Amino acid sequence: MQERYEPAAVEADAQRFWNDQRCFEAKEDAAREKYYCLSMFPYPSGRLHMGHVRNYTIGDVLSRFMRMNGRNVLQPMGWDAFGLPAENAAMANGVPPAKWTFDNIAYMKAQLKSLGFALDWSRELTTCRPEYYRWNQWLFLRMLEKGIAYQKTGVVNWDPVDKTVLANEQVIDGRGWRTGAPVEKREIPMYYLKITAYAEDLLDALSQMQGWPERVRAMQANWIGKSVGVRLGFPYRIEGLGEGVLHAFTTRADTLMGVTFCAVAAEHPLAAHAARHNEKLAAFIEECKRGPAIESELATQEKKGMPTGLTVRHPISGVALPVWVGNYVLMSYGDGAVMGVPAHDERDFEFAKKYHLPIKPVIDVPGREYSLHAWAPWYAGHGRCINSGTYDGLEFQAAIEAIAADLQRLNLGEKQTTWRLRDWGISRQRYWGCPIPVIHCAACGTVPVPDEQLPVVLPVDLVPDGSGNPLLKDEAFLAVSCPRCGAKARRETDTMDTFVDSSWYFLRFACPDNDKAMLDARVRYWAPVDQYIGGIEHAILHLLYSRFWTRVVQELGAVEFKEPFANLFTQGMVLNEVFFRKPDTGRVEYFNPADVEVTLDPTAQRRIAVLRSDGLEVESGGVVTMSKSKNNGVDPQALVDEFGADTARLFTMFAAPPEQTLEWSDEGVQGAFRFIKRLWKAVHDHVAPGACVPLDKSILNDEHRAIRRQAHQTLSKITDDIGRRRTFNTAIAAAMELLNALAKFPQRSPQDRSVIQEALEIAVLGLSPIIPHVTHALWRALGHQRALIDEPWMTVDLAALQTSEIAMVVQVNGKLRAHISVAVGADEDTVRAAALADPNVQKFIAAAPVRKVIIVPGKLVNIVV
RNA sequence: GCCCUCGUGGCGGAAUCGGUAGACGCAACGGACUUAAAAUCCGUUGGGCGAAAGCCCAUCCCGGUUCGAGUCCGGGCGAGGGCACCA
Repeated sequence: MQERYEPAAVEADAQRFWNDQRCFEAKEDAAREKYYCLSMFPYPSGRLHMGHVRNYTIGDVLSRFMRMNGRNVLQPMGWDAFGLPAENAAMANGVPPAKWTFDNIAYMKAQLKSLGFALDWSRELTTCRPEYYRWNQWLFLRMLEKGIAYQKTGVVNWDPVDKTVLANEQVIDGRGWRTGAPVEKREIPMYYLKITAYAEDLLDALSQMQGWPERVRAMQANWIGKSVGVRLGFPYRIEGLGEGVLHAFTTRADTLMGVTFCAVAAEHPLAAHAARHNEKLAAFIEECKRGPAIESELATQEKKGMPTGLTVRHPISGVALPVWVGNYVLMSYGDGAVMGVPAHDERDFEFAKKYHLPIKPVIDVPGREYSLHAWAPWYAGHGRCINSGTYDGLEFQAAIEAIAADLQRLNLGEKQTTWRLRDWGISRQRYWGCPIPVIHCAACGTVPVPDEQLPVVLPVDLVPDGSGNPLLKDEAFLAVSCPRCGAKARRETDTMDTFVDSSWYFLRFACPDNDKAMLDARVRYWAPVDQYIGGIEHAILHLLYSRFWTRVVQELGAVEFKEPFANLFTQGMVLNEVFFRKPDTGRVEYFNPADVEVTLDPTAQRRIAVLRSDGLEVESGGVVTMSKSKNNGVDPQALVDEFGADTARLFTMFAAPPEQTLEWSDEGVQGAFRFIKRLWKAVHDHVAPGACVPLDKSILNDEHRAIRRQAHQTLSKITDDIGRRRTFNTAIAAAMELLNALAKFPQRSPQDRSVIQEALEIAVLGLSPIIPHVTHALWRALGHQRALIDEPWMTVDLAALQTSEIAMVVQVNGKLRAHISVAVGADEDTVRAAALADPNVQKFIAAAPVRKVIIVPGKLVNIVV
């Protein structure tokens, strides 16, 4: 074994071994318990970032640990390869998105390999390849058949100069990001998936999902947003419309008798009707539709409204109620109309005050007095009905039941559940995505592409130029004959939202080579995913869509479960300090921390940050999430090149628990590297004199027993920390402690060396899921023929943990006063006597009689005086 | 505004079920080796008092429960995140 630790050689050697042995190619084996460990697949943006390294290292540690613990592990990898950045890059460089994407994949795949992840590359999948996305199309057609997919008009952001649709993030302050032109709202036909039909099930199942973080479940529940209430009907007779009913949803039907007006959204049909001969109203409606671009402004903007001049009748009392247009009413929620109860709804109160509408209190809370002058939070609380005719005296739930029953009889209302969740619009007017498999025929209308014509292949040589979807100009793609009548027809050019691609890739990893079916029997062996790992930023959309998609697949009979991810782990973000200069003129300039030298001023105790290139000071903006915009990212490649993959892995696992944020630290990386070098040297120094004799447990002295005890305690802790607690940082700390103890232990006798051998084996094997390359080499150096990756996880020698004496602490009134050592299994009287006999304890109990002695066996004695 | 999470040394963090607060690492300081530097190794390091033994204070603040609270409960302050006119 060579004395010097050289990561490049060690890592190349280990990776070659794993590759040659095909260690990580997973095979179905009904006799073995499987473990499907999946990290969220990356978008091939160009290079890996530290977030990827962290994510994939967590998955790799678990995969390797489970493998050594006898599980049949599948850890696959793929590419979420459709998406907007490829089109942007194409426009910037004049290269087709496909080429840019595949080049990036090649580079990032090499990076992933250099990090030594135990991935089954034989199952690699890429969502922009027809072999994959044809099954998007196939399942979409099944959804069409079942009515889960349907068409309706949707609103998009339209750039009138580029004549193209913009994604929300491409709209900056209401203007197109490239042209600066004011963005228009356009209504176009789009495909939607009926995720709302699954809302109840998606919500209910959350409470059973013990393997998911509470936080994520709460976020999903919040997003689904269930509201139980009553859908009311306000009948009307309006000139030009005739008789009709204005529908509005409420969760507070108990306040129905307090309604003094109705308000509708600007997009509501009644508003449009009233505006036909009312220019001021028409102008107001236009103003509302444009609205502020930013959601937070939308929520805080002043409440504005305008009367329509129309009236509707109260469903119970028959009183005429004015209909207003209100800028705070959302067309997309409920029926786009609300009943105005100013007395008990803060928004309605503000609105009524502004426009001098009547306020009629109908809820009484004992001990409270209603004042029409100012809003008070209790107005919105539950209470007893007053001023409500026959409902007077009823409590919240009873009032709702009574009112709902009466409305039902009048055919003017029913109990209803409303959801915040909307159906999922999947149409994108984009080139670089999965084509939606439909054909437009002048005679037959919209015709689904027949299954045997799948896949609808996306041409890969087009270059978008900013002037809309290039598919619109590609005759070879567009021209098609109608599958129904054979006439000339036109292919749909919209593509699918990329969230479709990622909604089922985890199932396809079980059978990526099947060209006859989307899924096959192998899915039943591997799925569901046992452990899914990814960023918290996907807590809602990706994870919710995947749950929805899995339910659809289940209904088709391809899988037997509804929940795709049994356990979810959300890793924390990677942070770094941000450095900048703010010139008097112009915008803030950010400098990468790699180009900044931070020193400690010895006198002032102040940190000074200086840009290396010009030697002048830069300001620090604190520690924030690594991002391109703040230029505070660290290139993992530079780290791997300088210190090796093991150091990169060790640092990211050691600096913080995996669920928390991770602060980047150059010194911390040095520390991780230093530890690996120490481990290397410890093994080197140990094996240098040659092989050692087998351990004879019958002739151990006290020092031997102490080392063995610590070694096996360490093994026990690492096993628990990785396997159960998922606190890899404390597992590493325990291994470090063991190595520190070994450094102090002299190697003289053959028996000394045998004890050290065992402890080093525990350290090396225990750390192998985290730093697999160096431990692969060290395991060989320790004399093993079998590769470490094929070794079973070691078992704790319970006998080694046993001691004859045990240390206990003695407290007096809860304050630590002494340490004592007692025989294991000593009875309480003996322990009490030993505690009371301690001279320091004596000092503190002399003044008063002992009232009580609490003994926690094996831990402590507390003497109360 | 509502919901969630979190506040521990100079810093990242540990303390797993209410039982020794500060493991491990970083930084800093002292020392060894070296012509020197780097690397490496040894030691010290929450604050105060003390020669030492040891004592007092200390986990954002105030209060409570308990023999015992970083951990549980109530109230406040601060930070981060999610939702945000959802009727």
